[in-house]
Amino acid sequence: MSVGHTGITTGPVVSCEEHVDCGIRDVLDRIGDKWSVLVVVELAQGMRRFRGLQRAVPGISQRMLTLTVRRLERDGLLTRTVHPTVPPQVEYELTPMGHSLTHLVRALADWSLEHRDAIASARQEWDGANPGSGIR
Amino acid sequence: MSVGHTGITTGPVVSCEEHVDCGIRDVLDRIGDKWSVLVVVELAQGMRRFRGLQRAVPGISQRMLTLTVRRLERDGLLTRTVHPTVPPQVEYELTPMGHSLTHLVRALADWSLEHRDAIASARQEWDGANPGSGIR
DNA sequence: CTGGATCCTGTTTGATACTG
DNA sequence: CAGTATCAAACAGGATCCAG
Repeated sequence: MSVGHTGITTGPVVSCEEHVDCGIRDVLDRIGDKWSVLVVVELAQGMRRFRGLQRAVPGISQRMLTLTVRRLERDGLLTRTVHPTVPPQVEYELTPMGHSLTHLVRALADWSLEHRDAIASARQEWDGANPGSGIR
Repeated sequence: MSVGHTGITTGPVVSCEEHVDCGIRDVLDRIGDKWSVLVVVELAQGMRRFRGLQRAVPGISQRMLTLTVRRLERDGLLTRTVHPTVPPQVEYELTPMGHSLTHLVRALADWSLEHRDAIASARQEWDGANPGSGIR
Protein backbone atom coordinates (compact mmCIF):
# COMPACT_ATOMS: atom_id res chain seq x y z
CA MET A 1 0.00 0.00 0.00
CA SER A 2 1.57 3.28 -1.01
CA VAL A 3 -1.35 5.58 -0.51
CA GLY A 4 -0.84 7.68 2.51
CA HIS A 5 -3.05 10.54 1.61
CA THR A 6 -5.02 10.79 4.81
CA GLY A 7 -2.80 8.67 6.90
CA ILE A 8 -5.46 6.00 7.13
CA THR A 9 -3.96 2.68 6.30
CA THR A 10 -6.75 0.16 6.23
CA GLY A 11 -9.99 2.07 5.83
CA PRO A 12 -10.15 3.76 2.48
CA VAL A 13 -13.57 5.23 1.91
CA VAL A 14 -14.39 5.02 -1.74
CA SER A 15 -12.14 6.47 -4.35
CA CYS A 16 -12.68 5.23 -7.86
CA GLU A 17 -10.50 7.94 -9.25
CA GLU A 18 -7.39 5.93 -8.56
CA HIS A 19 -8.20 2.49 -9.87
CA VAL A 20 -10.61 1.62 -12.57
CA ASP A 21 -11.43 -1.60 -10.82
CA CYS A 22 -12.54 -0.90 -7.27
CA GLY A 23 -13.67 -4.44 -6.72
CA ILE A 24 -16.84 -3.84 -8.64
CA ARG A 25 -16.15 -6.93 -10.67
CA ASP A 26 -16.48 -9.02 -7.55
CA VAL A 27 -20.01 -7.80 -6.99
CA LEU A 28 -20.99 -8.06 -10.60
CA ASP A 29 -19.70 -11.59 -10.90
CA ARG A 30 -21.92 -12.29 -7.92
CA ILE A 31 -25.17 -10.54 -8.83
CA GLY A 32 -24.63 -10.07 -12.54
CA ASP A 33 -25.64 -13.58 -13.45
CA LYS A 34 -29.02 -14.56 -14.69
CA TRP A 35 -30.79 -15.59 -11.48
CA SER A 36 -29.05 -14.41 -8.30
CA VAL A 37 -30.86 -11.09 -8.07
CA LEU A 38 -34.25 -12.70 -8.57
CA VAL A 39 -33.56 -15.21 -5.82
CA VAL A 40 -32.34 -12.50 -3.48
CA VAL A 41 -35.39 -10.36 -4.16
CA GLU A 42 -37.67 -13.26 -3.38
CA LEU A 43 -35.80 -14.10 -0.20
CA ALA A 44 -35.98 -10.45 0.84
CA GLN A 45 -39.58 -11.16 1.73
CA GLY A 46 -38.74 -13.96 4.10
CA MET A 47 -37.60 -17.53 4.42
CA ARG A 48 -38.30 -19.85 1.51
CA ARG A 49 -37.87 -23.52 0.74
CA PHE A 50 -36.43 -24.95 -2.44
CA ARG A 51 -39.69 -25.55 -4.25
CA GLY A 52 -41.05 -22.22 -3.08
CA LEU A 53 -38.10 -20.46 -4.58
CA GLN A 54 -38.45 -22.32 -7.81
CA ARG A 55 -42.12 -21.41 -8.03
CA ALA A 56 -41.35 -17.80 -7.20
CA VAL A 57 -38.72 -17.48 -9.89
CA PRO A 58 -40.48 -18.64 -13.05
CA GLY A 59 -38.26 -20.16 -15.65
CA ILE A 60 -35.38 -21.19 -13.42
CA SER A 61 -34.34 -24.80 -13.72
CA GLN A 62 -33.64 -27.08 -10.81
CA ARG A 63 -30.01 -27.12 -11.71
CA MET A 64 -29.63 -23.34 -11.90
CA LEU A 65 -31.52 -22.80 -8.67
CA THR A 66 -29.21 -25.22 -6.92
CA LEU A 67 -26.14 -23.55 -8.34
CA THR A 68 -27.43 -20.08 -7.54
CA VAL A 69 -28.29 -20.73 -3.90
CA ARG A 70 -25.02 -22.59 -3.43
CA ARG A 71 -23.04 -19.62 -4.66
CA LEU A 72 -25.07 -17.20 -2.55
CA GLU A 73 -24.53 -19.43 0.46
CA ARG A 74 -20.82 -19.61 -0.24
CA ASP A 75 -20.62 -15.82 -0.29
CA GLY A 76 -22.44 -15.57 3.01
CA LEU A 77 -25.50 -13.93 1.53
CA LEU A 78 -27.95 -16.60 2.62
CA THR A 79 -28.16 -19.50 5.02
CA ARG A 80 -29.20 -23.00 4.11
CA THR A 81 -30.88 -25.00 6.86
CA VAL A 82 -31.51 -28.69 6.35
CA HIS A 83 -34.22 -30.37 8.39
CA PRO A 84 -33.59 -34.12 8.44
CA THR A 85 -37.25 -34.96 7.93
CA VAL A 86 -38.91 -37.07 5.33
CA PRO A 87 -39.44 -35.77 2.82
CA PRO A 88 -36.46 -33.48 3.28
CA GLN A 89 -36.96 -29.83 4.03
CA VAL A 90 -34.39 -27.16 3.29
CA GLU A 91 -34.89 -23.56 4.25
CA TYR A 92 -33.14 -20.63 2.67
CA GLU A 93 -32.94 -17.26 4.35
CA LEU A 94 -30.98 -14.09 3.76
CA THR A 95 -28.20 -13.19 6.15
CA PRO A 96 -27.85 -9.58 7.34
CA MET A 97 -25.35 -9.07 4.54
CA GLY A 98 -27.85 -10.53 2.10
CA HIS A 99 -30.46 -8.09 3.31
CA SER A 100 -28.04 -5.21 2.89
CA LEU A 101 -27.60 -6.36 -0.68
CA THR A 102 -31.29 -5.86 -1.29
CA HIS A 103 -30.78 -2.14 -0.81
CA LEU A 104 -28.33 -2.18 -3.64
CA VAL A 105 -30.75 -4.15 -5.73
CA ARG A 106 -33.35 -1.53 -4.96
CA ALA A 107 -31.02 1.14 -6.30
CA LEU A 108 -30.58 -0.93 -9.44
CA ALA A 109 -34.30 -1.26 -9.90
CA ASP A 110 -34.82 2.45 -9.32
CA TRP A 111 -32.27 3.43 -11.93
CA SER A 112 -33.68 0.89 -14.32
CA LEU A 113 -37.22 2.17 -14.03
CA GLU A 114 -36.05 5.74 -14.29
CA HIS A 115 -34.17 5.22 -17.53
CA ARG A 116 -35.80 2.31 -19.24
CA ASP A 117 -37.78 4.54 -21.58
CA ALA A 118 -34.78 6.64 -22.53
CA ILE A 119 -32.76 3.51 -23.19
CA ALA A 120 -35.49 1.92 -25.23
CA SER A 121 -35.81 4.95 -27.49
CA ALA A 122 -32.05 5.32 -27.76
CA ARG A 123 -31.87 1.73 -28.93
CA GLN A 124 -34.64 2.21 -31.43
CA GLU A 125 -32.95 5.26 -32.85
CA TRP A 126 -29.55 3.58 -33.00
CA ASP A 127 -30.95 0.47 -34.64
CA GLY A 128 -32.64 2.65 -37.21
CA ALA A 129 -29.38 4.45 -37.98
CA ASN A 130 -27.30 1.27 -38.02
CA PRO A 131 -29.18 -1.41 -39.88
CA GLY A 132 -27.72 -4.88 -39.85
CA SER A 133 -24.84 -4.09 -37.54
CA GLY A 134 -25.23 -7.26 -35.54
CA ILE A 135 -24.94 -5.38 -32.25
CA ARG A 136 -27.21 -6.43 -29.44
CA MET B 1 -47.30 -15.08 -6.81
CA SER B 2 -48.23 -11.85 -5.14
CA VAL B 3 -51.99 -11.87 -5.28
CA GLY B 4 -54.58 -14.47 -4.61
CA HIS B 5 -52.45 -16.79 -2.58
CA THR B 6 -52.00 -17.21 1.11
CA GLY B 7 -51.38 -13.88 2.71
CA ILE B 8 -47.72 -14.04 3.52
CA THR B 9 -47.28 -10.52 2.27
CA THR B 10 -45.10 -9.61 5.20
CA GLY B 11 -44.83 -5.96 4.48
CA PRO B 12 -43.04 -3.75 2.00
CA VAL B 13 -39.53 -5.03 2.45
CA VAL B 14 -39.01 -4.67 -1.26
CA SER B 15 -41.46 -2.80 -3.40
CA CYS B 16 -41.56 -5.36 -6.16
CA GLU B 17 -45.23 -6.01 -5.69
CA GLU B 18 -46.06 -6.99 -9.22
CA HIS B 19 -43.13 -9.00 -10.45
CA VAL B 20 -40.03 -10.43 -8.93
CA ASP B 21 -38.33 -8.86 -11.92
CA CYS B 22 -38.78 -5.11 -11.72
CA GLY B 23 -36.75 -4.51 -14.83
CA ILE B 24 -33.55 -5.18 -12.98
CA ARG B 25 -32.63 -7.69 -15.62
CA ASP B 26 -32.49 -4.91 -18.19
CA VAL B 27 -29.80 -3.09 -16.23
CA LEU B 28 -27.87 -6.21 -15.39
CA ASP B 29 -27.83 -7.37 -18.98
CA ARG B 30 -26.38 -3.97 -19.74
CA ILE B 31 -23.75 -3.51 -17.03
CA GLY B 32 -23.42 -7.10 -15.87
CA ASP B 33 -21.04 -8.05 -18.62
CA LYS B 34 -17.33 -8.25 -18.25
CA TRP B 35 -16.22 -4.82 -19.42
CA SER B 36 -19.02 -2.23 -19.54
CA VAL B 37 -18.64 -1.01 -16.00
CA LEU B 38 -14.90 -0.58 -16.36
CA VAL B 39 -15.34 1.44 -19.53
CA VAL B 40 -18.02 3.60 -17.91
CA VAL B 41 -15.86 4.24 -14.86
CA GLU B 42 -12.97 5.33 -17.05
CA LEU B 43 -15.19 7.60 -19.12
CA ALA B 44 -16.59 9.09 -15.92
CA GLN B 45 -13.35 11.03 -15.72
CA GLY B 46 -13.77 12.60 -19.11
CA MET B 47 -13.58 12.07 -22.83
CA ARG B 48 -11.36 9.27 -24.08
CA ARG B 49 -10.23 7.94 -27.43
CA PHE B 50 -10.19 4.30 -28.45
CA ARG B 51 -6.58 3.58 -27.61
CA GLY B 52 -6.84 5.54 -24.41
CA LEU B 53 -9.73 3.42 -23.31
CA GLN B 54 -7.91 0.24 -24.18
CA ARG B 55 -4.87 1.34 -22.22
CA ALA B 56 -7.07 2.34 -19.28
CA VAL B 57 -8.83 -1.02 -19.16
CA PRO B 58 -6.05 -3.55 -18.95
CA GLY B 59 -6.80 -6.89 -20.47
CA ILE B 60 -9.59 -5.87 -22.78
CA SER B 61 -9.15 -6.92 -26.38
CA GLN B 62 -9.75 -4.68 -29.36
CA ARG B 63 -12.72 -6.72 -30.28
CA MET B 64 -14.36 -6.58 -26.85
CA LEU B 65 -13.73 -2.86 -26.51
CA THR B 66 -15.41 -2.29 -29.84
CA LEU B 67 -18.39 -4.42 -28.87
CA THR B 68 -18.66 -2.80 -25.45
CA VAL B 69 -18.63 0.81 -26.63
CA ARG B 70 -21.01 -0.02 -29.44
CA ARG B 71 -23.53 -1.45 -27.00
CA LEU B 72 -23.13 1.48 -24.63
CA GLU B 73 -23.60 3.85 -27.54
CA ARG B 74 -26.69 1.98 -28.64
CA ASP B 75 -28.19 2.33 -25.17
CA GLY B 76 -27.53 6.06 -25.17
CA LEU B 77 -24.95 5.88 -22.40
CA LEU B 78 -22.12 7.37 -24.41
CA THR B 79 -21.52 9.32 -27.59
CA ARG B 80 -19.08 8.36 -30.32
CA THR B 81 -17.60 11.23 -32.29
CA VAL B 82 -15.56 10.48 -35.41
CA HIS B 83 -13.07 13.06 -36.63
CA PRO B 84 -12.27 12.44 -40.30
CA THR B 85 -8.57 13.06 -39.83
CA VAL B 86 -5.53 11.00 -40.67
CA PRO B 87 -4.92 8.96 -38.69
CA PRO B 88 -8.53 8.62 -37.60
CA GLN B 89 -9.65 9.94 -34.25
CA VAL B 90 -12.72 8.75 -32.41
CA GLU B 91 -13.82 10.29 -29.16
CA TYR B 92 -16.01 8.60 -26.60
CA GLU B 93 -17.84 10.55 -23.93
CA LEU B 94 -20.57 9.75 -21.44
CA THR B 95 -24.00 11.18 -22.00
CA PRO B 96 -25.91 12.66 -19.03
CA MET B 97 -27.60 9.29 -18.66
CA GLY B 98 -24.20 7.64 -18.70
CA HIS B 99 -23.06 9.94 -15.93
CA SER B 100 -26.12 9.12 -13.89
CA LEU B 101 -25.16 5.48 -14.26
CA THR B 102 -21.84 6.21 -12.61
CA HIS B 103 -23.71 7.02 -9.42
CA LEU B 104 -25.14 3.54 -9.47
CA VAL B 105 -21.72 2.13 -10.14
CA ARG B 106 -20.45 4.09 -7.19
CA ALA B 107 -23.09 2.46 -5.01
CA LEU B 108 -21.92 -0.89 -6.30
CA ALA B 109 -18.33 -0.08 -5.47
CA ASP B 110 -19.32 1.13 -2.02
CA TRP B 111 -21.19 -2.04 -1.22
CA SER B 112 -18.37 -4.12 -2.63
CA LEU B 113 -15.69 -2.46 -0.54
CA GLU B 114 -17.86 -2.61 2.53
CA HIS B 115 -18.43 -6.34 2.30
CA ARG B 116 -15.49 -7.73 0.39
CA ASP B 117 -13.77 -8.92 3.55
CA ALA B 118 -16.88 -10.57 4.92
CA ILE B 119 -17.47 -12.28 1.59
CA ALA B 120 -13.89 -13.41 1.31
CA SER B 121 -13.94 -15.03 4.72
CA ALA B 122 -17.36 -16.55 4.11
CA ARG B 123 -16.00 -18.12 0.96
CA GLN B 124 -12.93 -19.41 2.68
CA GLU B 125 -15.02 -20.94 5.41
CA TRP B 126 -17.48 -22.48 2.97
CA ASP B 127 -14.72 -23.87 0.78
CA GLY B 128 -13.13 -25.40 3.82
CA ALA B 129 -16.40 -27.05 4.83
CA ASN B 130 -17.23 -28.19 1.29
CA PRO B 131 -14.11 -29.56 -0.31
CA GLY B 132 -14.27 -30.43 -3.97
CA SER B 133 -17.80 -29.23 -4.53
CA GLY B 134 -17.08 -27.59 -7.83
CA ILE B 135 -18.93 -24.44 -6.83
CA ARG B 136 -17.34 -21.14 -7.61
C1' DC C 1 -38.85 -32.75 -1.71
C1' DT C 2 -34.10 -31.71 -2.68
C1' DG C 3 -30.92 -32.19 -5.21
C1' DG C 4 -26.58 -34.73 -7.92
C1' DA C 5 -24.78 -36.32 -12.53
C1' DT C 6 -24.78 -36.08 -17.56
C1' DC C 7 -25.36 -34.53 -21.92
C1' DC C 8 -26.05 -30.93 -25.09
C1' DT C 9 -26.59 -26.26 -26.98
C1' DG C 10 -26.09 -21.21 -27.64
C1' DT C 11 -23.52 -17.32 -26.20
C1' DT C 12 -19.45 -14.91 -24.74
C1' DT C 13 -14.77 -14.12 -25.05
C1' DG C 14 -9.95 -14.23 -26.70
C1' DA C 15 -6.37 -14.66 -30.38
C1' DT C 16 -5.06 -13.59 -34.68
C1' DA C 17 -4.87 -11.55 -39.10
C1' DC C 18 -6.26 -7.97 -42.11
C1' DT C 19 -8.09 -3.00 -43.72
C1' DG C 20 -8.83 2.15 -44.45
C1' DC D 1 -5.34 4.88 -35.00
C1' DA D 2 -9.56 2.51 -35.13
C1' DG D 3 -11.54 -0.74 -36.29
C1' DT D 4 -13.50 -5.55 -39.12
C1' DA D 5 -13.42 -10.62 -39.98
C1' DT D 6 -12.73 -15.22 -38.68
C1' DC D 7 -11.85 -19.04 -35.91
C1' DA D 8 -11.61 -21.61 -31.67
C1' DA D 9 -11.95 -22.04 -26.69
C1' DA D 10 -14.57 -21.36 -22.55
C1' DC D 11 -18.59 -21.02 -20.20
C1' DA D 12 -23.37 -20.58 -18.83
C1' DG D 13 -27.60 -22.49 -19.05
C1' DG D 14 -31.43 -26.02 -20.19
C1' DA D 15 -33.20 -30.84 -20.42
C1' DT D 16 -33.26 -35.15 -18.63
C1' DC D 17 -32.58 -39.03 -15.66
C1' DC D 18 -31.68 -40.78 -11.22
C1' DA D 19 -30.96 -41.03 -5.98
C1' DG D 20 -31.60 -40.22 -0.88
